[in-house]
Amino acid sequence: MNIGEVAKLSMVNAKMIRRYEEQGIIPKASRTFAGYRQYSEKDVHILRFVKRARELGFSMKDTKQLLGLWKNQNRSNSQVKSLAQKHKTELEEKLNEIQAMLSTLDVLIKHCHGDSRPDCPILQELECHKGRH
Amino acid sequence: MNIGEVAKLSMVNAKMIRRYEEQGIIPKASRTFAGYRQYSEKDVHILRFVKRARELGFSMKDTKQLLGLWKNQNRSNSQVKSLAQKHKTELEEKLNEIQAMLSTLDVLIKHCHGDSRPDCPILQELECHKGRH
DNA sequence: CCTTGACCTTCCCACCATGGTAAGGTTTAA
DNA sequence: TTAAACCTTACCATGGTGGGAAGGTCAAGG
Repeated sequence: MNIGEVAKLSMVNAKMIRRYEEQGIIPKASRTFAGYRQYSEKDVHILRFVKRARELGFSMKDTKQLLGLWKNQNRSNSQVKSLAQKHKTELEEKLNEIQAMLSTLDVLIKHCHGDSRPDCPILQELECHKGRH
Repeated sequence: MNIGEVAKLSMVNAKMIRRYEEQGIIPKASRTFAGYRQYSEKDVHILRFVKRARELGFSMKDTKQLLGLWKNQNRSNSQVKSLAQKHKTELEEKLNEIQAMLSTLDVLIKHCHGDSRPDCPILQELECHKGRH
């Protein structure tokens, strides 16, 4: 199977497949005499795993680790769980940051009339010279 | 005022100040004979504006626009409002993505015993061969 | 006068993840 | 034989931030 077909089957862009290989996340593909990468069903399986992990927001590094645990039959699932929990914590932090931004933005947008007047509460807040920050 | 002092006063890293200048977000600072950038109180004010906008998650590009509207006395505040609303929408999309990831992660983590057994629901989900995805 | 340390300058490289494009080789089908 | 659809590597871009090297400048103190 060429890279284009495995890309279709796994829904992972060919460019990303090459990059995953480059970064050691997936094993190096064997090559034809002409240099074309060759793949099997197993690789489709691996790439789908990668894709799913990435969709859940795991970093490349974490995904690499998860793959390692996946193929390691001697793993303990506590390792997987702690990786997932660490990631969850990071996501929650991001979530909080965004929520904080949104709540401020909400207030500002509500206070702004949005007409042609030049006085704008949003800019006044950003100006921030009343010691709010 | 040198860049170090304006950095302290505005809480914006000197490195970022140079970058903002490079990208045309803030005006080019005048220089001493030796080439040192010179700043005034006004620049501190501008940089605080930038900092606040960045803290609210506005991109460099948006921040540049906001600065333009800020110093333009002929602005209509509807322009500011629509910029803020566009940003709010983007933040909400990010928020939804993260929430979706978190809810899936939550389920997976709860189902995983986290002991030394090798069978792990998290990996099974990532493996994703049951046609869930 | 000279050194030392704290500043400043530019330049390049790193991260993370992805996408584009250019220049070239290969395979397949018409 | 040629055209298209594929493949290869290599470089550049994004967005935002940080590190560090190599070098110039300035003030204080011996």
